[in-house]
Amino acid sequence: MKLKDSKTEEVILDAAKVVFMEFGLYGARMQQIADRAGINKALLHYYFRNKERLFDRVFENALSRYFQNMEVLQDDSLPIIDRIHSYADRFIDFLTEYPQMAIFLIKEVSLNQALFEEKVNSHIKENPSLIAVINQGIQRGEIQFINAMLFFVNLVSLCTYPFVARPIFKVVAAKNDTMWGVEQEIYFRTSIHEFINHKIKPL
Amino acid sequence: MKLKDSKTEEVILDAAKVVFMEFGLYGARMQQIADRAGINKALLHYYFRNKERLFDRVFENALSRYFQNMEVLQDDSLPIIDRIHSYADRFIDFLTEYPQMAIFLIKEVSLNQALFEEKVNSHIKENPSLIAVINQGIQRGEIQFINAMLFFVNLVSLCTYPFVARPIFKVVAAKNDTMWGVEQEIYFRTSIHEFINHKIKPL
DNA sequence: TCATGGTTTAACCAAATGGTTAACAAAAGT
DNA sequence: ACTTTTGTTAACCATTTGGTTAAACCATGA
Repeated sequence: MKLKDSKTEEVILDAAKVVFMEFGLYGARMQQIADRAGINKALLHYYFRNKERLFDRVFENALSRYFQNMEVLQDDSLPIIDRIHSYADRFIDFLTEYPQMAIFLIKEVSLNQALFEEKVNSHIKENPSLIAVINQGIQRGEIQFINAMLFFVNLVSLCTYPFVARPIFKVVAAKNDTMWGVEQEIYFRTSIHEFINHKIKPL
Repeated sequence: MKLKDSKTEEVILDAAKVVFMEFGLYGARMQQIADRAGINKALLHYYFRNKERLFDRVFENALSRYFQNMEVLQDDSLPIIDRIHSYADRFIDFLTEYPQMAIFLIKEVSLNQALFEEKVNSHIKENPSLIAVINQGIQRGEIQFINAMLFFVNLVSLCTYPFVARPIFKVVAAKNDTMWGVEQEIYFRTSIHEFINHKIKPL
């Protein structure tokens, strides 16, 4: 009795990802997901029981991808400064590929904090946080003394918010006869690496 | 036939603000708003016809408050550098008072971009954008040559994202035995002023 | 006092929506 | 071949939800 290893589940998850990302847990409609997956609505329930469970899977996947970016912080073959630069780059790559991810996570976390807290714990246990790595770097003298939490918040803000608020920035840019998009990406990245160096390079 | 100048409208708007901010246009329930306002559901429709119109009022108010922070940029009695510092401070004050505002605006903008674009136009016409002011400062030699749009994006990111992602940062901070909240606020502000100086002060 | 018109409510309605059921189709096992 | 399990669907159900209606309430002015 071999499981069919069905691709339907994949198809559903893909469709659900798109719809949940755009409309969130409340805004998304099961019918909409079924339509996008090209299947009957009842099949959604066959595979995932109910909306919340389906959402849970999508959310868990997203969170997984999110934390995957932190792996590079563990790479002991690199100096800590390089790891941080690399982390920022991966983060930006990730958000470039999934621009709606950040706002999706934030929306859902703000609506259901308890769920997130529980889920994030397991991920954090597996991955050392940037904060721990920074403090380690300070102790080793590889980077100058800074408030690690604050640096972390600043860095993540610089990387993430442009994607979160892209719809707003696009309008503002247009009003100022400027562009905001791929054209600017290289400058955007550079500005973040500059920020890192400015903040953490030993004097 | 004097209009009662009813406070009911105010009460409804206050309740709607809270509920819409938390749950968004789709997630909010009219019943929930009515309950919070302590009135019958039908009264909502009596005053605001339907959900969208009510939401529209709340959204417009929020946008208004948001753009109000830009007024200081017009203050010709101040050097441009000071105006930018002041702008950042006002922005942070504003978000401290209404922490959910940023995510609310982003959520709704990303869901209904057309509406936002139309609405934002009128506001932008009345207020000079930070970008225009920066370029003016460059021309006058008050600040060094920079990419104004990029600086704007970076600055707004630094100010806003910590509020947007507060639920996430709180969890991360806790896991690292650090605090993230009012205790850190003064350092947070300082880091942003530092960023401004680092980026725009003439060499 | 009572007529008028704005304000408020309880009861109701139609549509949307998450979820279920029962039947059918397709594989897999024997 | 045929039985059992898995996959899929159309039709249906119960609840939720935005919105309506008709009646009641209440202040005000004649």
